[in-house]
Amino acid sequence: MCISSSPSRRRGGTGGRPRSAEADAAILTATRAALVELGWSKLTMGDVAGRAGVAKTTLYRRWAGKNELVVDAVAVLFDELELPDRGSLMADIEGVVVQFAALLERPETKTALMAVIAESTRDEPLRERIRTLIVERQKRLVLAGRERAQARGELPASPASATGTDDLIFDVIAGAVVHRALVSAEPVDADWVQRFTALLLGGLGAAART
Amino acid sequence: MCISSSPSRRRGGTGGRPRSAEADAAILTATRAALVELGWSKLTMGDVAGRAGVAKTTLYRRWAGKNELVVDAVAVLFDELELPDRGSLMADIEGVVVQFAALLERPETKTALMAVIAESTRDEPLRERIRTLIVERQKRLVLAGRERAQARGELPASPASATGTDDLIFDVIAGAVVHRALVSAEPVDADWVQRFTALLLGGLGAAART
Amino acid sequence: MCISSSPSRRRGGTGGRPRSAEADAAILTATRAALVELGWSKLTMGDVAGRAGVAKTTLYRRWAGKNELVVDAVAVLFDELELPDRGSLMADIEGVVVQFAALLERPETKTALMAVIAESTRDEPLRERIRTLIVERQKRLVLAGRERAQARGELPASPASATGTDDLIFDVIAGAVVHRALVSAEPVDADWVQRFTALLLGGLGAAART
Amino acid sequence: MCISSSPSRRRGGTGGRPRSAEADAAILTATRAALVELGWSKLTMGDVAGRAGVAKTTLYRRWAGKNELVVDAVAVLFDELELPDRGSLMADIEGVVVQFAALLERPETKTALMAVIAESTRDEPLRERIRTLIVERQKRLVLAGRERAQARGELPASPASATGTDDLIFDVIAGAVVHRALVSAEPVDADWVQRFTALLLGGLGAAART
DNA sequence: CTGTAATCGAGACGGTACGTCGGGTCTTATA
DNA sequence: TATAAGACCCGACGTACCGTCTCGATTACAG
Repeated sequence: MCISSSPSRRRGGTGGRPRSAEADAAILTATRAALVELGWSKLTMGDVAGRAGVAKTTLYRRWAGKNELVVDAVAVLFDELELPDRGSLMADIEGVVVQFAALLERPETKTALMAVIAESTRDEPLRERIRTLIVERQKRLVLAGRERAQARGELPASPASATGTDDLIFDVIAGAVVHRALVSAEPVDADWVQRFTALLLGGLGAAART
Repeated sequence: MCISSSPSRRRGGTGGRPRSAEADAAILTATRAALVELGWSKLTMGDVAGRAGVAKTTLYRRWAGKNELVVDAVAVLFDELELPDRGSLMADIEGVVVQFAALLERPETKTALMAVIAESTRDEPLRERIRTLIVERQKRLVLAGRERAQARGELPASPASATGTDDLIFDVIAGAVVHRALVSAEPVDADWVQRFTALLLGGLGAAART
Repeated sequence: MCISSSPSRRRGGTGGRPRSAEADAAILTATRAALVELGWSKLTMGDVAGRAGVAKTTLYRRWAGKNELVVDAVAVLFDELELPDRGSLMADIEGVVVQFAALLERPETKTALMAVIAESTRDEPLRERIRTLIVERQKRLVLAGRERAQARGELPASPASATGTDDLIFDVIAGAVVHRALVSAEPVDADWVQRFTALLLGGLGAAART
Repeated sequence: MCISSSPSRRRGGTGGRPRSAEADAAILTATRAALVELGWSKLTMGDVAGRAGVAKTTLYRRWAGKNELVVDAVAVLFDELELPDRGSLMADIEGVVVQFAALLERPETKTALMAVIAESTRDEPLRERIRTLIVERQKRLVLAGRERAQARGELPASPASATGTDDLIFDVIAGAVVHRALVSAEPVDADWVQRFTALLLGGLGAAART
């Protein structure tokens, strides 16, 4: 999470004042607030420090820069996504798509996600951080959805190269929703969700029959 | 393209030195070169002016800022996408997906596209500019593909709400490819393209049967 | 005075906005005001810029740093020293010593002079600047005093190595007054001035008799 | 010397770990070394602490700040000045002037002395510290010189207001040498010393005849 | 021996200033 | 009027020191 992963116990040394754990929370909260008010490009490290009641140096001691800080601040929001059992694969997918769309509508997410991805195209460690903290963690939703559907008999059990298919489905779902919400900038409403889910399920069904 | 759409002859005035048409091209070329070398976040107006052999004033007289300039510089690259007739809907889709992925691999596109989209979440005019110059223009590819497939009899003729479906397909294709290439950061290789196209076509076929 | 000596016409170029001449004056005045209020060590470039109604970059475009700026700001004060004809060498010396002591009592001078001299011990260009702008310029006072005394017949005409003697006398007068005022930190009152002048004149007279 | 004069036994308390006496010496030595390498303005408390193998806290527990620390570190060097009996007043003066000039040539003295004096113009306790530890202590040299000259019969016995004259002579000698060495930045060589001493003795002789 | 109390090193902390950089505006002379 | 040049104001950057603080770990002397 920080430059050195755990707030306490870094570098093996014993002495020294330990890092404030409260500061971490205050900083991340302040970062999200600043994203909401100012957006990515007008967010400044100094402003975040001020909001968090913390010195600028404290920020830089823990995060290498704005990119890393924002990734950490936003990542936790993605962990709130859930996949409640709604009885059918279609309902499960619709549920998670709606949740995901709602998350992308939140101003802090909307302004930050594309920005850090843009930065990550020229910053390999940042890309890795995004993958670890955001992308890979959410694949659990696809995994859970597939396993539940298999348990229900909606999908055949463990097809070959399930991982590859999971990844494909993840890219399709996440990509389509992000593109609809942020690029096309049109609402992810019930109608769209239904049509998208139908398209996806149709594709999955066709694949199962092959 | 510029603040006042046509490079020369704006504001109806008669006298005065006309704007250099060469400068426009030089600036956009310089912008793309700077994107390649520096990426979005390190590209500066001063640097672009220097590369183009132009004063900073000249840039600001024609573009409102970095965002608008980069959108214009990158938009033209998307117009190079084509949909050659490869004999079947599947081959057509695979062809355009491969082209699109190749475009997203180019460093100037990769770094700029996500960045301007991120900016556009807080800048309505910029969003409109992106839609007009980039997004909407490429929907022609979906339209052409659908019409060609209908002509071939691969798809039923003009289903209800064809526009909505076109938009959905556009979001799915563009979104999935972008997500695969930039977010998941994994290669859009022949295998992935084939699996993705199969999924999409399966969905379209299932929809057609309904 | 500035990084490039004359405000206009630097680097041979013709184009570009010329440097503001008013800014120079405002900055030097602001520097003196800041010295009075804050003293040398608490004077900051940002504060001076603020007082002068000027951007920090404008300061740095013209002066390399605090040292150079303060030397320039203070140098002009030393040029106010005069040597009015008071009728005798003794009276002339007493007059200039009193003036010099008064100058050293001014808060801007007091706090700045020793500081820049201290810095100059590790900064050859700065030392040269101090010599050129402050030290050497004031030797005119010694020169004028000697010539006037010679005209009066108080001193023998053009003794050998007059320059060396002038320098010695300059070091003795300036050094003694500075030491009394700033190091011993005791008042340069009429009594002290009289005793010091008597000592100096005695020495000069003894030398003349040799 | 320290905040509480003696390294050990402060505040009357009985218990507790006593302060390390070695640390004091190490810190002052480190301070002088840092002055030599870095000069006054680039010397930092952290750096001194590092050189001395001591925590920054330890420095601040003993000295109020950089100024006080440097005064203490440098003061001891001035105590090395001596006035060996060289047989005549002129030789005695020349001897002490040469010694003093040599001291001012040492890099730690050169950079520190003017700096702390500059600071002292805005810091009364610091000025007092300098007077006590450096200035007043060296007046012993003038006193000794005068008494020895009187014993030799070179000067009349105890003239009225001897103290005032001692102070005057101290300011003249110290001031002239400092000015020559640090402001004029020219060498205090044998020739200059001889001419300066002659001037001073001439003045003293003239005063004696009055 | 065992507290008690002040020391020690380490290093994080809230601040302030640094000197630089980029944004976007302006003021020149020239074309 | 547009242009190249470049000075201008502004605000953010990331760093360096400041002087304070909070740790766990030593010392010493007092009981």
